[in-house]
Amino acid sequence: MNSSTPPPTPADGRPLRADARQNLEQILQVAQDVFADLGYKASIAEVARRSGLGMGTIYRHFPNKAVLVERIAIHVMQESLAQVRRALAAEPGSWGAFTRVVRHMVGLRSSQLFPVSRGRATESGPELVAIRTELLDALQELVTATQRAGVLRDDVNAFDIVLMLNSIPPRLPAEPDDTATADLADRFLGVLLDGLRAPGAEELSLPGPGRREIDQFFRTAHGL
Amino acid sequence: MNSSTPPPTPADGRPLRADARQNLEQILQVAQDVFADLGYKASIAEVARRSGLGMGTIYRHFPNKAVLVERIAIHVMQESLAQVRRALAAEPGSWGAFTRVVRHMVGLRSSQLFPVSRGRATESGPELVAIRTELLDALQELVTATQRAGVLRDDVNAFDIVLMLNSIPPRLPAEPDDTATADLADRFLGVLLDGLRAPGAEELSLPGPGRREIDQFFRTAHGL
Amino acid sequence: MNSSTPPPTPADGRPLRADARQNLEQILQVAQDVFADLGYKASIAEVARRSGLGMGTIYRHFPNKAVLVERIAIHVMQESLAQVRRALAAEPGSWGAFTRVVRHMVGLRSSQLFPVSRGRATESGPELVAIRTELLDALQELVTATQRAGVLRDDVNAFDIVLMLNSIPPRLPAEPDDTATADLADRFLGVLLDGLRAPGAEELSLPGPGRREIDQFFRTAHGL
Amino acid sequence: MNSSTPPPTPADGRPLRADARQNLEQILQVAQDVFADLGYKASIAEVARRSGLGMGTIYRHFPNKAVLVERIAIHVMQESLAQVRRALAAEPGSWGAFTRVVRHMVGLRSSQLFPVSRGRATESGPELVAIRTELLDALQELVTATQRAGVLRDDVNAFDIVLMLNSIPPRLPAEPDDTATADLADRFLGVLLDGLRAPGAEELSLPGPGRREIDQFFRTAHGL
DNA sequence: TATGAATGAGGTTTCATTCAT
DNA sequence: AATGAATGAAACCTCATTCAT
Repeated sequence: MNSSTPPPTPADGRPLRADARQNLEQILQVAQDVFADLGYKASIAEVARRSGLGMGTIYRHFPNKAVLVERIAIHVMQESLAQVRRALAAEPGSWGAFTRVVRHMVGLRSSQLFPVSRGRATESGPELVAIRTELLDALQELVTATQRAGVLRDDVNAFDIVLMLNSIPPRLPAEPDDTATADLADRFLGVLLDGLRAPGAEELSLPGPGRREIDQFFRTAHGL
Repeated sequence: MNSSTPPPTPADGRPLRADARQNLEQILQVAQDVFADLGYKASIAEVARRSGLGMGTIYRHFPNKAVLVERIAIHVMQESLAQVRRALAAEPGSWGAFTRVVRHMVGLRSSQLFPVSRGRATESGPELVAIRTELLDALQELVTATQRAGVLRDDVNAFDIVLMLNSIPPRLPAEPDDTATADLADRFLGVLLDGLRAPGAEELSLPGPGRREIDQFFRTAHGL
Repeated sequence: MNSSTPPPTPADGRPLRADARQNLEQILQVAQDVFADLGYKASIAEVARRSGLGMGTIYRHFPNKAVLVERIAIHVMQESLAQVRRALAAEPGSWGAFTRVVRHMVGLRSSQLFPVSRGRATESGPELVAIRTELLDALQELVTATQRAGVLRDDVNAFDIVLMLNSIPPRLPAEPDDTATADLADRFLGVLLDGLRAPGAEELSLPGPGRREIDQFFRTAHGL
Repeated sequence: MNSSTPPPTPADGRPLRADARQNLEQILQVAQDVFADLGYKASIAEVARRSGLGMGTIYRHFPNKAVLVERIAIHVMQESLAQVRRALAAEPGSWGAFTRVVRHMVGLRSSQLFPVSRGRATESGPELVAIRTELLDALQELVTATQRAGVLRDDVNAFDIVLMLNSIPPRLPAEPDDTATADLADRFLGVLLDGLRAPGAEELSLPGPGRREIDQFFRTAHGL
């Protein structure tokens, strides 16, 4: 599915050298982990250290930290979008398809990354805005289909879902091999999914956020 | 209602001067707001500014930022504990009592504050450990009572609840007076509560965290 | 004459503490020297070192390096303006008054500081723009008066003068106590002054820069 | 016209390959422009970009930035020297010959480049020292001849001239096609030349720098 | 030989904390 | 006891220089 994603290239359009390409991909991978572990405040130096590269190399690929974070966000959303599309194509409306998508998105677990710079307005680049819109639209399609099938409660929308998923802490264990607490997030998700089944018992206070609220939300950068 | 809470005192046990006492309470209040608004990265200078005090005054009361955060946590937990105790005394087992407690805890909304220094081990002071234990114990009592009454799903425990509540983002609107997105958190909570009703449909993967996991979790300071 | 200059104060208008006030003045003084010696590229750390202060102290008084440079420029221009006004009041038109002003301005010798960030547009703050305009106007008055008296060549204007003075290197000796080369700048100035006497022999190519050219010049920050 | 200049060769004396030779010349040309435009702080990457070469190629020809700058200085001085020699051969002593030389040197306008690393001692290579001496000697010859002819003031010497010419800002316009301010430098030069005519009116303070002062000046690298 | 990717020291800036007033 | 000025470590980012391709 990634074959359609063009490889990252420098501004002038020429393809990167093989090793540089590899480095870029490693940086993205490592940075995603680092930010998921330490939060956005993690230093670039830490990313450099974990990837065995110099800081300068990171800055060669990304003009600044914000852009790096944005690239990760875009990357994650692309993967999520692909997943949603697959679900829509395969079995739209089924509870199984819905939960698979949701679990996948949680699994990407860079979610926690996205309370990026709370309180400070961050300009989102056009590419991020675009993929975000696409993802929300596709997800809303899935939500609607699942609601029509009568298995998802009617009073939530795609944005509610995104908000909830983003709130699930990515990874709990203190020590990497601690399996006991590793899947607390999974328990959380289970409860949440039950709460999402139709029909809901609790009455949700508001009619649900519309596009305007969503845009406003993203504009002031709690995340995504 | 706080008559049971002992007045804050300096280390050597003498009671504070009246104005100092007032300052301390104001700092706690303001800092709670500031951290909820700006996140833990908010500067002490900002707390000083908003409280109209000098930074020195803050440091007179709290040896460092971490301690200040801890005091807030303790303060929040004390209030939560009081609420839980009240619920236990009044009508243990009722769904209404349970939801009231839960809504109150979310309302304190300094929750988000507590992924304090993710990844870095933070020593919790004995007072925090004590109140945390007390709160978890009382909450577990409430959970058990509510489960016995058959209205709360059986496969969750107090720690699951705390984890979930802590994950709900405190306040969403971009602009202070924006009511449209203000209560997304409330929608989130509604869904969550529905998911917590008995009986759950989703099977939760693990037996639920025990005291050992809980301690381990807190020791590495994702929060609280 | 400086009694009219208000003391630098923090944003909220309260006067600075005595020691802070002293520090601020010392920073301005030292920074002026440092930039004159090393150019604009001199590091803030160097300014801190020479003034025996921490870097943070500098940043407490000036939000960033550009602002510090601008403050110095303003300061220098204020002093120059005072000098020009004095000359205008005392004996407008006399060659002696004119040269005194010129020598004074060269003596301030932060001139060299002002090819600040060549090629990069730097926004000048309103205060700088204001004093710059005032200075140029007053200087033009002096130029005109001196020209009317028939001792200054007719085909130059205030901006020409400023440009020339700014070009004189501030201080030549390598070693502080080297008096031999110390006053090469003075020789330069002497030649320049002779070139400025009426009537000029060389025909100057252009009609002389107007306000439009001047503004354009400053906008693209060769200096001042 | 450069037939007297030996072709640049690598350290071991072999002649360069044709393309390498071309590259070297292009680098010198481009670098001279770049430094004149952006100042010494211009990055090597910028030189590489403008010349369409890789940074590595530049470093193949010049071990470091300082050497590149030095080569430019040498190059400029060679051209100036040729000009001076021509003037001496054709019509020594005439004001026209003198001004032609002066205008030519200003026209090379890499002058501004040469306050290279102010305050920092820069070792000048032997080749630079040699050409500098040659140039100063030839220029002094011209100065003396012109003074003997009675048209150049007696109290200046070649070094004064160099210092003055080096101080004229190379190019003023903000935008490349702005002709209005383009020739302010020319006005400056006109005034300067008038100041240099015999006899001077202003008395120049010092006897004029001797060889010792000159060497000292250059040793501490204000320039050239 | 030419390229441009990688490096890392050094500069600017922020902020928790200390301490003179 | 309160204040806020000073400190300096640590973050971000740039760029001269090296080196694998």
